[in-house]
Amino acid sequence: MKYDFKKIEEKWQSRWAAEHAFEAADDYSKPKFYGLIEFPYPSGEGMHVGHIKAYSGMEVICRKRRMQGYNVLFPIGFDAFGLPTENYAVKTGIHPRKVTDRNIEKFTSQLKRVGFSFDWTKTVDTTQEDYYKWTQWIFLKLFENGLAFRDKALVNYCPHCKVVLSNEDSQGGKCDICHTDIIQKSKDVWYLRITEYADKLLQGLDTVEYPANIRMQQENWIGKSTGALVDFKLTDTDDTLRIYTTRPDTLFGVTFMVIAPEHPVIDKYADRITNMDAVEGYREECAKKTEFERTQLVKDKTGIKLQGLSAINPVNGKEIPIFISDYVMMGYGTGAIMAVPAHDQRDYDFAKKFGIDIIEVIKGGDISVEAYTGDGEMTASGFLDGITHKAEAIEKMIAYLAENGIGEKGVQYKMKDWAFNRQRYWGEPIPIVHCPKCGMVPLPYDQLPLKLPEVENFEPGEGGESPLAKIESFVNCTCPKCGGAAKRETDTMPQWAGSSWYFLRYIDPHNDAHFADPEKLKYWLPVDWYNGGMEHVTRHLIYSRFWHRFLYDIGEVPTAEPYARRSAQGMILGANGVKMSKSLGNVVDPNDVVDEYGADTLRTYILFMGDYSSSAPWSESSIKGCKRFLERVADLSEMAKGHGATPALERSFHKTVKKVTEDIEEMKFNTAIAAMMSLINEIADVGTLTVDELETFLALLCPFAPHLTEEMWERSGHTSLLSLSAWPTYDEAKTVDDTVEIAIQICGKVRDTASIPAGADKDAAIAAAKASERAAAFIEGRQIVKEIYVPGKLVNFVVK
RNA sequence: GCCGCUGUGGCGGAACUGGCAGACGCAAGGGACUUAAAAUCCCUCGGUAGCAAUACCGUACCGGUUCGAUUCCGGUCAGCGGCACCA
Repeated sequence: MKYDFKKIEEKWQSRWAAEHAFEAADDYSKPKFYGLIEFPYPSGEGMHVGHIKAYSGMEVICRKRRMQGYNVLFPIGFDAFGLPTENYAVKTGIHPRKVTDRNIEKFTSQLKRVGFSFDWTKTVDTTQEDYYKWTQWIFLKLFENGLAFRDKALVNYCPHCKVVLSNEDSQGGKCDICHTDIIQKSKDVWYLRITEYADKLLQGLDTVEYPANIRMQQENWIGKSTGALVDFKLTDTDDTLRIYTTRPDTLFGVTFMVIAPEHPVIDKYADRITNMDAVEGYREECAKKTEFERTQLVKDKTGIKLQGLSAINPVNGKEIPIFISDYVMMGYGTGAIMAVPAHDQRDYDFAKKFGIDIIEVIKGGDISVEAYTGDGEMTASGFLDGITHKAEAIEKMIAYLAENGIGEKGVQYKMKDWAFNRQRYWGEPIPIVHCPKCGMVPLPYDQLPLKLPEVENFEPGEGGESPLAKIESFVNCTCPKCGGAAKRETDTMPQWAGSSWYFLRYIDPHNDAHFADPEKLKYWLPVDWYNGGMEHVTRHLIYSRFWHRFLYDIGEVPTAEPYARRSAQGMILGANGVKMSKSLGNVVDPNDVVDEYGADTLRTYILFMGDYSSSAPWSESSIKGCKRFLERVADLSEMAKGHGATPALERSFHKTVKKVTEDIEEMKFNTAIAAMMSLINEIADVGTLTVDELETFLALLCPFAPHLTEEMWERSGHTSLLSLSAWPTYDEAKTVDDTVEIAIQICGKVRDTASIPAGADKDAAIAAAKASERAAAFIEGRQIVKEIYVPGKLVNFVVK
């Protein structure tokens, strides 16, 4: 058959659409499969082949599931709120709505040309009113449950984007969008109390199937540590200073305390601190530094002693000095630490610089040189003396603290609450009204959606206020509670809001009464398999698990975890081995590839390139190999004469069906394709195959190259779609050969091979091996001291 | 600094649970067809020696366990990723 991919691809894409081939049915009698891919942000550049790779894996899995009889939901949508579109609007003056619609159209046409089996009737766009109505609805639920709150605090701020960023959006001290160094700024900010869910998010990981590296990254990000909270009495006051430590066992070694420069106790006792001028000077110095700078000065410890304020070590009554230093962060623990210079390197460095005592309480190191952080026998520690196990000492100390009311067991997380508002236009308005009498009042649910007003100018204000603040008709409103004059919240939600629940809306995207019908949620949830990028592991994947868990806790969704299984694809690098980017000019547009080689070749090549979860460079010449493969597949039509197939070829078919069936489940698409290539080579050698064999081959290849295989299926006499026919099965017994070739080894080195019956016993195998002349030459003159037989693999003679 | 992962031909990559390293594809070289080129088909293709049969070496490096190690263990080097003055 001549392989005219242009004609074939257009033909089948319209057939699939006309027959609604890939639309999920609400047929609860069938087993379901919900396959999800991370929906794209519709940027102006359009898609590149990396997007195609991200979707192709789940595409193959979903196509296979459909053929295996599952009711499959495989949706697509657009995560369209966000800064790039808004920045483009600021630059060009074109409304973000227009830009978004244009980009979505472009993305849609690109996706359709590749022939993905998405259910296009379920598409969502996070910027549509009937979508963000429900994003706002969830926000109100969070607010109602005390998980959304406003606080004045030091936050990450990007001076370039003029926007507050969450911790997740400023990883590495840089703005996630423009990579400018972020600064700390005191601002009134909306937070989502994700820290309250830290433990649930951690424990939930035990109930889902995530790759080890994703799990580890989430665990690191949540950053749970256990230890103790201890109260140190402030000298000559009734007040205490609370610290957090993971090493309560070293309490007897505490020789000073350090508090963060922002710690409130400083202002509280300002009148007692005799060197307040110097203290203020130091605080100002710290405030000027960016978070980045503050974490750079790792070695050089700075700080200043608080004169006139000291504390008492609660376990031995000793009076100890208090310092302020920026190596203690207000944002972690209590913003105050007990310093044990003998057993903590940072405290050690600080003590050396300021001439503070260093007391050893654990034997085993040399504290004249450096802090000792290893294990050892406790000493100079009162009731802990002699204990050699750290865990035991910690346990005893915590019991002592609790008994005497000076402390307790404590747990800390590195994860911080989610800074949730953005001073931008192109996002979901936060449905809250500020009333001078009633305070913060949520908009009643029946007033949702709170629509984004039209504005002339998308530029954020110099003072860092949202463009919405300038729209008086939007800002001025009446209080839903008392009816008095009030003002609306003018900040919008971050880009991550809409994507935190989109997989729920896919299930029932046109529902006006609810974000999705509970019956449908019950059938479709959880998402069975979610594929996406590693870059979202500590952002979207955490956020959406949080929202979902919250919705579960208030009875809105039937499962605690949204995704039963997660996988991640590797990047496609440019041909030069570096990340594809517009500025480097190494971006590959899928449309160009489809034009030149066809969608089937593009799909096959992307999955054949290498290990799905690893990065691999694009290769213009390698893609030709896949084109050749499909051309050889097209030739099979003429070869299928209905007779002449050999038993060996029949076995190869069973083996290949098994291999492809299993490999797809493990996302080993490259070896699945390699197995089909091998089979094609073998068929070409044999020169003929049966019609049944041809059709088996077409079914196996269908998820990868659906257009070509549909065409050949039709030419083989079928009127129904191959995409909806049955996945091939195999006979396990026919996947093994009658005879096997075993290796004959002498002392572990292969010297010859022999063919023996598959079920041969040890004696028969050894006899066959001994018959080998080549092997005999190596045994000659020596004695066989051991004979090893690994069934079906080898015989090994150990000679002396 | 802590945690995790990776290291295999010229290239992308295979190799079940410790059992014939290099499947499959690309590139390259040789040949056929062609006036020629493209396309297609056939052969070769880790290194060294050899006309060859074949032998020796070879999965980052050093060592160990084992009849046998790409695979397991210890150490070293290199690269990638996550966390990070986190108490």
